[in-house]
Amino acid sequence: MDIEAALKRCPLFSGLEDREITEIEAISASKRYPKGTSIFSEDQEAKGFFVVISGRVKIYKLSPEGKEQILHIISPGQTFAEAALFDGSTYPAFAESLAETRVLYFPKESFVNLIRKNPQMSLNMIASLSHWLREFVSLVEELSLKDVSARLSQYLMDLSAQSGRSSERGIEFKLDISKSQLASQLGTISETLSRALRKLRDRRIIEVEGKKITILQKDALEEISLGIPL
Amino acid sequence: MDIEAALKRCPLFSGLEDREITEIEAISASKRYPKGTSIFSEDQEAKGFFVVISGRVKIYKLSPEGKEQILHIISPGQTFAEAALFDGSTYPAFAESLAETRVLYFPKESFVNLIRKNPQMSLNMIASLSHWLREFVSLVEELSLKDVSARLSQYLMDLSAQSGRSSERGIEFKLDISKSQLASQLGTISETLSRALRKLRDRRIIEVEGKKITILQKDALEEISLGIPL
DNA sequence: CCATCGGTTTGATTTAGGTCAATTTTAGGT
DNA sequence: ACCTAAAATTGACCTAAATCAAACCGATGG
Repeated sequence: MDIEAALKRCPLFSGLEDREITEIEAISASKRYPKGTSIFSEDQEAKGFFVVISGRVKIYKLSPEGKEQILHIISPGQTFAEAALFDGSTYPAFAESLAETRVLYFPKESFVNLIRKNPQMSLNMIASLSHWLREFVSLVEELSLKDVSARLSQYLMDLSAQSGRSSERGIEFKLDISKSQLASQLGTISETLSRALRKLRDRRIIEVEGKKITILQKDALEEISLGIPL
Repeated sequence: MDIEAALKRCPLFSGLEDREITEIEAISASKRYPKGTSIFSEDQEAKGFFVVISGRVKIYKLSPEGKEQILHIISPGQTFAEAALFDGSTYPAFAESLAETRVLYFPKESFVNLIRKNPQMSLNMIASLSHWLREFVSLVEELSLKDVSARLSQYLMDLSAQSGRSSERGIEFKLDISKSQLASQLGTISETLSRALRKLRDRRIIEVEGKKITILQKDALEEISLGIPL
């Protein structure tokens, strides 16, 4: 994807004039990260924020024993670390590229100035932060109040809604990340995820072939995602 | 606390002129909730947001089986539900008064207009949302990566830092909520919290007398909060 | 074509923490 | 001060999920 296209479909910059987009592009720097590169670390000074142009970035926390909790996976057109610029002076988590990734980097100073001068961008930023907040509320809910099967089912429902195609057997789609990364996003480990997938498969609710998932019984999957016991 | 004082110490309105504060007060409505009253429910249409003048409000989620996860407890001078106005059309959680509570209520329409017209308020709002976001990151981290003892220890450390007074034995303070509410804030249940407190007491790290806590070994408590096993 | 190295699956076992039930303590209302 | 109801504690038990260990893919590069 080219830079201008990515900026234009980024919610943070929506509703802006072309000349404003150009101005924005001017204060940014393009950066490239090979797969598996650290973009920043927890507690590092937050000197800027990022827009993903291509590739994927995971934002995550680590426990002292090394267990990983993915907070979010950022796709092209999405921003990350913007909140770190406005509260505290450090990044609150780690960021690492999941694939070869291109980003635009906006240094704190010039970006904050931009926001100050541009009321539309302030409102976009408020909307974007509010959206993030709702996602986190939902993540907390899932981690605290739902079991692994329910979290997995919810994830499959969401993914099928956004990228599923219906076939003869049911709704079909591909997992967009590895299963161990998925485990870490669901707040569990690969072994447990593997067993949860197997349970769904044994009950003929889904089919699994590598990364390809077919949902055979959408209603059953939804019930499980709502916490009706397996 | 009187209304103007509460507004003035509310971060959302900081840096505003007195006449602006007056204007803000004009679009708000004062409401009163006896202890234990529902202020709004999850999925209810978000028609406005709130500033707490006096009392306390808990924001929480419920599982289908009725387990409660407190997301935040709001104290005087703090706002809540502001994000709901800018993303989606419903409240993402429940809100209930923990004590006799006075709030100012701002209808969505007029508040959004206010924000649009007032760049300083936009920036305050961005700061406030960013701050919430950081808190949620930390909540997710604790729920997913730390055990109950670590979460409890962290909570006690935080509370002692903001309201502790040092005595001969150690740092002394009072829990600001009931233990069952604390359990629900830590993502556990009262029985488990009770046992976690007992373990700390048995090891002479803290003393507990009702709501009064004395931290005897701050360093040990900190280690536990960081996840060094008990 | 084979060796290799993640990622994945499976089984056996352990454990933190939730559930259930009974008791004790505390706090608010009259 | 007393009575009741809610909150807190304790014990016995159970379960979901983590841990440990081993085997099993499937892609990648020599």
